[in-house]
Amino acid sequence: MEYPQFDFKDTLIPSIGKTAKMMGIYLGRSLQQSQIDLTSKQWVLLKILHRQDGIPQNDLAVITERNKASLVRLIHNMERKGLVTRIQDPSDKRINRIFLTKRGKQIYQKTLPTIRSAFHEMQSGISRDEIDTVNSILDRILDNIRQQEQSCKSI
Amino acid sequence: MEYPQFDFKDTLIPSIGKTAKMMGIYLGRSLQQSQIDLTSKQWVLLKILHRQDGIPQNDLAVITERNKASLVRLIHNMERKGLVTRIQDPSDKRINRIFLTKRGKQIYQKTLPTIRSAFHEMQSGISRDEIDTVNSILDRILDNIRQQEQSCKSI
DNA sequence: AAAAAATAGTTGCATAGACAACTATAATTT
DNA sequence: AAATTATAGTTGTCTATGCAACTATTTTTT
Repeated sequence: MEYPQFDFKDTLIPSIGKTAKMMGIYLGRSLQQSQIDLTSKQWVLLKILHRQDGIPQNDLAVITERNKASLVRLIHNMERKGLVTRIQDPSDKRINRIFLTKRGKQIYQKTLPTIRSAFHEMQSGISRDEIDTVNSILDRILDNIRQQEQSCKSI
Repeated sequence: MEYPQFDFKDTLIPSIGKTAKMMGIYLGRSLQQSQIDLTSKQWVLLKILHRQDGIPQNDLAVITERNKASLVRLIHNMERKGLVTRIQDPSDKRINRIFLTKRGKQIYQKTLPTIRSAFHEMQSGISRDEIDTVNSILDRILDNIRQQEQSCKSI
């Protein structure tokens, strides 16, 4: 099958990969500079748990579009730091529910000024409209990928 | 210092991180399915070397916005697979220049149909204008980050 | 009810990558 | 010319993560 000739500069892979990485690094460094011992990935989990405390481990993996094995280790590291706890669901013993500890909640609150400032700096000069535009295009790409993966599985 | 209240759904970190990761995974799987033993990161390096064969290792790190230590291992893995070679620059013995091997060139050519098709599928329904828009916004974010890092260093 | 399939989580193994500390070489200062 | 600084690359240590293979439950079939 033939596809239209397109130059790779017209594609998103290089720019999106770099930008995602640099945003993560910048966020992580900002946290370190504020004496907060958190990585950017750990922060994202805190953020999700802040809104949906006690959700099953597997749901966390789905939400973050992350392999469940990766999540096991991420949770494990956060547990060692005393940020979260795993509690087995009594009605379905396969499920671990993840809860923020008191310390986890405190630290999340403590991150907010740093996080706001970091986002403010990274997105300076970029309007809300532009952010919405980018988000909607990225969502369509994600949908395309999910659809492809789906159609692969059904073969 | 106070920053305007913005909700984190108005930010790019989650969507951009997921999308970048999923694009990389999809690309890697597409290559595997075509019996090509390459990761998406390795492919990006092949692509750069295809245009700029023999560039110094450090330049590769800068271009890919990657830590130079990470690049050492990436190059090392690609060397083990016989895709690239390191050759010390005789006029400046600090520099390693990275060259595609014959095999590396062949494999790069072999990837092109797979890569084109994968990009086509991921970006289906997305116009060139939209891609340009996203790229330009991402570039501005990268610039913001670079500027911040710069101003940190000078303190 | 017994067998099969699905689901949730875990572990081994691999790549990737950041950071810091280090070596070797080259360029700049003094 | 000697000392200092800057640059390029490497290695140790840690986090993160995908994949495959595995165990333990629960649900669905037969």
